[in-house]
Amino acid sequence: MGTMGLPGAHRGRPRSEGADRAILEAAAALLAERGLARMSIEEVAARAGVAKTTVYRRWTSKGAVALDAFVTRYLALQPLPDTGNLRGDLLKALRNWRRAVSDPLIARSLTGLIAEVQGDPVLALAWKVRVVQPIRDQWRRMFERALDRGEIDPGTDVEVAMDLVFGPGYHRLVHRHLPVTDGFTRSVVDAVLVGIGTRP
Amino acid sequence: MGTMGLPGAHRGRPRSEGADRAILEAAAALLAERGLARMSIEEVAARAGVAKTTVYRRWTSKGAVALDAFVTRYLALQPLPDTGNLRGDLLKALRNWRRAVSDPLIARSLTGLIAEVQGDPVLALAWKVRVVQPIRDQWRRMFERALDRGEIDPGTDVEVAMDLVFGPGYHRLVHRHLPVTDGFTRSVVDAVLVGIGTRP
DNA sequence: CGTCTACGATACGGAGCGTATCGTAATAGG
DNA sequence: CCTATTACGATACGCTCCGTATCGTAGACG
Repeated sequence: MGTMGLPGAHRGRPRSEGADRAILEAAAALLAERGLARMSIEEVAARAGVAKTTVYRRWTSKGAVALDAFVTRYLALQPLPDTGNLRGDLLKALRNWRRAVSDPLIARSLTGLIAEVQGDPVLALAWKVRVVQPIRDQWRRMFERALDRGEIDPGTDVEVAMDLVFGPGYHRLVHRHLPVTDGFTRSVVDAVLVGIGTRP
Repeated sequence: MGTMGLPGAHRGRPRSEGADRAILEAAAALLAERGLARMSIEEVAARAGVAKTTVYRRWTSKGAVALDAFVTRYLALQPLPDTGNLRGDLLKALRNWRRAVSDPLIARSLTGLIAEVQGDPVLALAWKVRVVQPIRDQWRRMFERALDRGEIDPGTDVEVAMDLVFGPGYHRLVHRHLPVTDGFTRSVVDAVLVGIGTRP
């Protein structure tokens, strides 16, 4: 993970960057196809055209590979919107997310990782740092801009507001009782904006 | 599960009801201690003082045993409130839930099962029927009573309202970014009631 | 006492994890 | 060119755990 950057620092055979990419691509594909629970490192290695030992030289566990394979793509699908007002930002952010998880491949990857995190404290920390915090930092920025504009009350609990906006979607994703549609995301945003007392 | 009820219908040695209880108790304990991912059927059998085959005679998978061991206790912790108004009902329901999942044993059991459901379609169906639907039926009843009382607009999308009230809590439980407190549940209820346009 | 079914004990095949070993390939420095 | 160093592929290994099969025994009924 991570190039060491300093050239000339190696003394032996250098690590194959092609192997890194091949492993991450294979992991991403298998994660999307079967979900993390049904994906094995041995499969990942085979599809990447690499020995299993080569995978374990770079990552410590199945979940770690899957996380690395997933994070970049997932975050790239959710850029920070800047529409000039809170409602526009939230709608855009939530619709980007809705579009992403409407792809069954992405949804399987995401729910599979969320599942693995529940029983693996080490992976849970990585998940928090690499996924939850970056995404919540973005969400928070949308609300902070709204505070600067005077759209919402300075006393608003932004963390609660974030959970109100994005919690229901994740809840539907994980419990699968109802689909996540644009109508749903719009209803959520409208209700929350009224609920926290937005003044446009 | 389930006694067949009809006496005299058996011709051989009857099933040990004590074994059923012992297995479910052992499963519940191990599920709470380690979480489903780190619990094994062999451990359950050993702690129940029963052969592994006896477990598989009654349940089809690890998740099925855990679900049975968990469902009754979990639902018993969440009776349907009836305070006479929507706000009181929602606060009571959400606080009962908060109290339940504040017990790390219950939280581990719950998140472990939610995790397992993500990768097991058979268990997912059982989870839906035995947990999600019963709980959502109760939540729905609270809103339907509110509709009868004229507290909320007849055009309200009750399914969305339910996800608005209970989604944020489950989201915090699964992603663990912030704790679920009574202050949190109260903020959520207040915001949602305003958001969906309640008239008390 | 014979029949029937559940039980405990045990063995088994298989998947998959993560580690260890070892000979070979690729690079840097002398 | 030669050697030290590191990564690689192939392979084997020990381990845990799953879910199934086998078999002799225990407990119920007629």
